Amino acid sequence: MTGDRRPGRPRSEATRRAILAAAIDELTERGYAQLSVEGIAARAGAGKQTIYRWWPSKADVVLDAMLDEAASLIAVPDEGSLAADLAGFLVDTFRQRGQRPVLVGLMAEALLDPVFAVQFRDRFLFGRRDALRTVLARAADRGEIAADVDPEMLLDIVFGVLWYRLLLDHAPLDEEAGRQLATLVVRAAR
Amino acid sequence: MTGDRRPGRPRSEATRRAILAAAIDELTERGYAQLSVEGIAARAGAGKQTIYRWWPSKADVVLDAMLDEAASLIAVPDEGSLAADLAGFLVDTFRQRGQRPVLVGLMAEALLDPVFAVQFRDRFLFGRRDALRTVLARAADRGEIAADVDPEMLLDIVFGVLWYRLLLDHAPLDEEAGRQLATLVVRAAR
Amino acid sequence: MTGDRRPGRPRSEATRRAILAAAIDELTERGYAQLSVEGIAARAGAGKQTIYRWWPSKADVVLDAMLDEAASLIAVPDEGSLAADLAGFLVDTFRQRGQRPVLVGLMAEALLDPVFAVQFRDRFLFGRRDALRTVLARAADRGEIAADVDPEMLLDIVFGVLWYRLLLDHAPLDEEAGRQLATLVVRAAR
Amino acid sequence: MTGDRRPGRPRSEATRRAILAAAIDELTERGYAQLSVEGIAARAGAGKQTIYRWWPSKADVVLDAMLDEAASLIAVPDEGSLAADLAGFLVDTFRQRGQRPVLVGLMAEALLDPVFAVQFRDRFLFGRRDALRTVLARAADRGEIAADVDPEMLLDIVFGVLWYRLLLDHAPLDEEAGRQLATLVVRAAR
DNA sequence: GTTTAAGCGAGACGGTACGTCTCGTCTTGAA
DNA sequence: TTCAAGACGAGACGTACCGTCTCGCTTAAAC
Repeated sequence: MTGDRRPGRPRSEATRRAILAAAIDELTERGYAQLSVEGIAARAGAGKQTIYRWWPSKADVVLDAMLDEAASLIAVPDEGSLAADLAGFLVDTFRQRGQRPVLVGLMAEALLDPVFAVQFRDRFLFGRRDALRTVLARAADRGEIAADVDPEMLLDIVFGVLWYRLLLDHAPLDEEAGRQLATLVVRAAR
Repeated sequence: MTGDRRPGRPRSEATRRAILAAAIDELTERGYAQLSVEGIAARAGAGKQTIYRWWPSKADVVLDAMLDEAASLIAVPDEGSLAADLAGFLVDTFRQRGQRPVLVGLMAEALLDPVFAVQFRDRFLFGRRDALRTVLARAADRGEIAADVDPEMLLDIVFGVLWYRLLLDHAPLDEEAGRQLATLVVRAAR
Repeated sequence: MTGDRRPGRPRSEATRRAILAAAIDELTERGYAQLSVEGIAARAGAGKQTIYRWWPSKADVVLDAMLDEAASLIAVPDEGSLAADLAGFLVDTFRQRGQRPVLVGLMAEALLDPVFAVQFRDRFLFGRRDALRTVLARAADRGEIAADVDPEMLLDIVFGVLWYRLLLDHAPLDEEAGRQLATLVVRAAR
Repeated sequence: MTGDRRPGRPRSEATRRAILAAAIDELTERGYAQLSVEGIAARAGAGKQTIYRWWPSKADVVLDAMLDEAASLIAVPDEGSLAADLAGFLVDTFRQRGQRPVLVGLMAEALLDPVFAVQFRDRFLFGRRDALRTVLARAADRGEIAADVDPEMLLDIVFGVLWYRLLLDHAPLDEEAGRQLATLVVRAAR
């Protein structure tokens, strides 16, 4: 029942991949601020129009590239206690190296472009958030979260600290920090 | 011994103020993404060179304009308990209306320009952070913070949630949120 | 038994006509400078490739459209005297209204594209030229043209003035002008 | 007495010359159809905006370059007879070598862009036309032109043949052609 | 009172990248 | 084999700003 073929030449999967790869390469080599649609197209051996045909801005290209790469990295730990699950989630998240420039660049773009901000939030940020919300829901079932505590605020604490350190780069985002934050959140939840 | 007047025409205070005012006006009218040195200069009736002579980038102009306006707003509450002080600080902070676009723009710039990031952090962010650190120090003296709790992590929780909500705009930054966060932080600190 | 049928789908006459009609329509509506193969194809409901398969450039399409329309308009007057024949030819030629934009556009293309220039000259310009050459030959037989006069130069005078006024649009191309020019050419020929 | 200095940095004469020279060079090397503002700017070592600041289109650049070069080439011969003056004018005009591509390109542009057409006609074509009109006026004073002959039509004959041969390139534009045309025009004028 | 040394407005300059446009080619499935 | 549809690489278009560079003119202290 997949006969909904559109007429005309179909989109080139090879070109799509070349563009996403070029975006990542340019980004890691020259940084987000120096990223340009022109540069991505040139490196990908593609025309600029081919990029504009499928993505509204360079940020959307980068976001797609990110999601393409890290498709299934959002693991939902389930080790029986909030403390263990949280520590696992944070340590796991912090372990991803080299992503800081990309994440920071995407956030900058989201701050400057409200249209992209929606994409960024819904397709990227809320994916991770949903994973952690599941963890909290299980903890609530186990009675580890007091009734008067809004789980959304707990989520904001976890991701707030994470992004705050990521953006400001004033304090480490390592396993030790992960464990420390997990401990505090468990206490705050009661 | 302030007689070390330099030769030549002195800097025009009127122009300085006109530029800062024009920056704020342009920003509120057209948003940070649409802000340009050219536009600020035109609105201020100033030459571009006059801006570049005194500020390295448009972000520095905006930062100066911010600091000029909100010079003395960082109050350090002292009401005898961490809960009261925290709630006071947060409610006071959240009360500032209309600042979101400016703050978001400055953060975006800081993420894209490492040189400006230092300015932003040291002259703006750390000012607020120091105020809250004082509050926490007093609470520690009163024994409201457990010995194994790193106050810096508590600071990151408070400012993390604050900035996370400010940047994502997915949840309110109102008095209720301030009280809720204060309660959780007090519990986390023990 | 003209069995020289080629295999495959035969060329669509309907499409051919639709393309020529679309070219004329686009041209009169938006002018030659705004003419594009893309636009012609879209208006004709044809694919771009169908145009490129049969015509090397948009100018060739327009030239074909012109020749298709004005197939048999080149009358060769024969009234017994050079003066009468010339006046007849010119008045007849000048009577064609609304052709200026098309002719001017074709000439512009010919000036920019040497390959098309050959088509334009041989298939269009020289057709008219041959007609007038016949008139002159008859006049020469009647002794109306001096032996030392090169008929080709007389042709260039007639078509030169015609095109010069057509292109520059600085003086009228009407019946009065036709008669005036005819008189001068007759005198020049002796 | 000419103290009407405008404020701001004055226009760079060196850059102006570099752009005009680059235009001529590009044109002779690659032809009018391949001429691009981008190419002129690159060869001149100038920014594109600098070109667009002073000329509305590439054709205006080329026209300026032409006029700059051939500033004073329009000689008005005066040898005592229409035949001699005309022959002189034509032979002189035809002698200019290598100008054909430039002239043809400018004419093509004029045909496609009505705004430029006015510039081309008034600043270039009518200059030459005025020169020849002077010649004809003197001939009329000497009685070499019949009263019923419109001198403007004689002008159109001369320039018509000239441009017709220039554009079509089907017959030579040499001294012999010049003399031949002069003879015919003299006879036509009576 | 002149000289010297900036600061100032204006605006031209060489650049970079933008997002759009059209070119001529290529690649589908249907006719 | 042609056709409509439409994606593709290429590259010029004209615009917006960037940060720098002259200009002539103030403005004030130093001489």
